[in-house]
Amino acid sequence: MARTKISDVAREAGVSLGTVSNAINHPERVRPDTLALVNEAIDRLGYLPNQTARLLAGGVNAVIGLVLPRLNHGCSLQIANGARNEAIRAGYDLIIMNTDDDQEVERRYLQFCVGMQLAGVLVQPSTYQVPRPLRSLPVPVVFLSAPDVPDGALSVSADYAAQGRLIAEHVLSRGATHIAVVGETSRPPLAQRLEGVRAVAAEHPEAHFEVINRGNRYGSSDGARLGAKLARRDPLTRPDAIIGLADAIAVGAVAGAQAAGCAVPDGIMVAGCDGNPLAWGGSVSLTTCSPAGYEIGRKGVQMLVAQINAEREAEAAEAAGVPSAAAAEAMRREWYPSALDYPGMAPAAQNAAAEAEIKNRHEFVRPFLLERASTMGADAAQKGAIGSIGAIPSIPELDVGSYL
Amino acid sequence: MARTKISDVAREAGVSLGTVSNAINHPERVRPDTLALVNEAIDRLGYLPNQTARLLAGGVNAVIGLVLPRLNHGCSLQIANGARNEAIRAGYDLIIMNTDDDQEVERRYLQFCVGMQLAGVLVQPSTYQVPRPLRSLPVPVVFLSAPDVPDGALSVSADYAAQGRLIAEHVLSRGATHIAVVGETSRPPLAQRLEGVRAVAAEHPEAHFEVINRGNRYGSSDGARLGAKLARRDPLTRPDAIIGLADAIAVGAVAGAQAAGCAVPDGIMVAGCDGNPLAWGGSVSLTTCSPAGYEIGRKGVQMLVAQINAEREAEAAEAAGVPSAAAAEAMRREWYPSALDYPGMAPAAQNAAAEAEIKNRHEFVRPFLLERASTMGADAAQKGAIGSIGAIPSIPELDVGSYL
DNA sequence: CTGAAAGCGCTAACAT
DNA sequence: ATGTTAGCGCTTTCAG
Repeated sequence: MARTKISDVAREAGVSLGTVSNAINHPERVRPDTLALVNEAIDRLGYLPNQTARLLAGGVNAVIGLVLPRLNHGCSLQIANGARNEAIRAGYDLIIMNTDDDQEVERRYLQFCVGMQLAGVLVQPSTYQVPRPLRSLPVPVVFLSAPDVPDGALSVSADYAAQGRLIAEHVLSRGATHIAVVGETSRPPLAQRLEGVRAVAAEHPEAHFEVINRGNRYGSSDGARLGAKLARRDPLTRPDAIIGLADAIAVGAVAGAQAAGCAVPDGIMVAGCDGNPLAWGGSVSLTTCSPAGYEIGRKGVQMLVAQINAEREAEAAEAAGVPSAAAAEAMRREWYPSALDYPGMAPAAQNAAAEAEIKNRHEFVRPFLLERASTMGADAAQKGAIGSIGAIPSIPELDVGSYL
Repeated sequence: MARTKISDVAREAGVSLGTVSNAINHPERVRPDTLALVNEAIDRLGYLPNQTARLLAGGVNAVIGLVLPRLNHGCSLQIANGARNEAIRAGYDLIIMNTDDDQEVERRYLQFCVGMQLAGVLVQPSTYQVPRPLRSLPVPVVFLSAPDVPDGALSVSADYAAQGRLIAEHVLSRGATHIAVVGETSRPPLAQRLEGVRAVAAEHPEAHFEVINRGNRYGSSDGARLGAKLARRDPLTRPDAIIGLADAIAVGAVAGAQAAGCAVPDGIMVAGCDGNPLAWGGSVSLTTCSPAGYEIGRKGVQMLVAQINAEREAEAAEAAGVPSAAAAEAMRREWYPSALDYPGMAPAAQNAAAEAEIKNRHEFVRPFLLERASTMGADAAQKGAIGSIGAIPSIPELDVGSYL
């Protein structure tokens, strides 16, 4: 399996080595008939350029690396898809690496990215703290969903507190007066959602908020248990709304409440918080926030590309003898929030999502509301139901392709 | 951002360039104190070797590429996870590429893999036919879920027909006599599942099989429509079991039947066929096949690694002047089906899954049954229900982490 | 055990 | 427009 190289092509085409290189990289510099000759030889020999050699000789690798701690969370998939689409749009390819929460593997992957001279890297650190060696990599980096980020680094995460606020305000607007907030808050995202809910609670002393700090992050059975328990209370102490600090918990709560003989949303409203499509399969479609992952991936790539360009500019400037003070400025100029193309979302919602808050160099993806049957009145629910079969309750469409 | 190179380390450590290289690649060839000196310098300078240069100089890239047409199908995720775990186990890293069904992007990714001198590539072609240029790549390749594979190429796919057989036999064993098979069979996997069902039908003339060739592959609403329609038939013509040729269809059918006032499984049994965890969120947990993806990824990597080793051996032999006829044999010897470590599966089931059929060089992943509430009698269903809350119907546990 | 030197395949100056 | 040549950073002989 001795691979054919550029000199083979040159010989086959009867031209020199440099001409072949030009034909590949600068076709305009070569006469059309020579070009045809070369391309023919390339096809005939099935020549594929050795990327490592090109890179070593000074090429740039138009590839972005995405290092994720896991693949099997709804959010990871969204991030990967958002990043991929934006990367392709910007002329880059994206390669995805799954560390499976293994720090050693993470280290290897990052070394691979740097070693392969990738154009840039998006990293979602496996722990909630960015490990030391990751803090200065000789390659543009953007951190995703990492609350603790090195000084001056770029990052983009979901605005968890805003999710909590959004959902709390929504159930209040739907008439809730006694709201049970369910979820175990040892993990920052849930804790921040709870903070958002609490902020709303502080603004609404007339409503009663009850926090039940329990329920596994990824399981729905705790939610079911708690939902049933809450639904079985006597009417005086029973909440009229449940907020699950994660959608999986909320879905469980729906099932639990129903099993306890309490209709959703008529007997009790239920809402999630994190827009996790993997948890949307319940018998009543769930009101929740927009999934943040797609936007995180999309924005991450935008920031990364901006950084890559800025760096290129800075280097070019430096080469031209210009002081590199302007370099930082170039980056700031480069970065602009462009129009969204979130699939299947209303334009208004898109704009809402696009209004990103910029603090230092950390972007936050703002949520918008996905109002569905679990908090809708009977009238509104009608619209959410599947059309022609009257008797069927709203069944969430499992078109996995477009949701994730 | 001029990266530190090996000569910098050499200067810093006060040794020669070659010694640093040895310290990195053959630590045993260098005196311990010199080694320490070098490592210190490496740390101090934050040196990261340039992978492209190493590769160009003859190194091998212990990285396997996985090229997938999409990320957001349950199966893709399983493949990615199975492949990753097996790859890490075998000492390789895995990078994942999502072509999103774009042939041009697929071409670029494959060129990237070859150009980067990856150790091998797993490809799930985006169409059901392997494109021409893919048919001979100068790198070990294993095709995944590709019915049409070039001569002599390695491949691994799910045994779709066996899935159909398995489910058909199961519902028969549960007492079904009139079975409706629902699903649109223009795509090979569904068509082959149907064939499996038909094979069983042929062996059981006493049972009535009715094929309804409709229902979108990834949507559940068609399933719901059809499920309701079937459930509303009068008792004489109403089927007592529905087989969805995809789980999404089956989940829809469950909801549709229930909405039409027909209990599942007491009024009508329902089963899926493809073990798609993304469709497991319905109100009754679904009987279906084991998800094939994890095993496909796992076996794919095993075959790939075997091929890589065989090739290495063959090259070594060739270098030693031995005729390369033995090379093919080496490969055959290398490849052995090892013990499974499918997470959360019973040992017996593991063995069943491990019994892979080997035809030429195509492996098929055999399914095993996941019997759940949608086909269980009242007695059996009890066991499947969530323990402590008696009244709650069996709610599928949304522990996404372990299913996908 | 160490150091010097020859490429790996390619790109980008340069020379023609 | 085409051919020639000097590296890119590293590994690996091969002498010391």
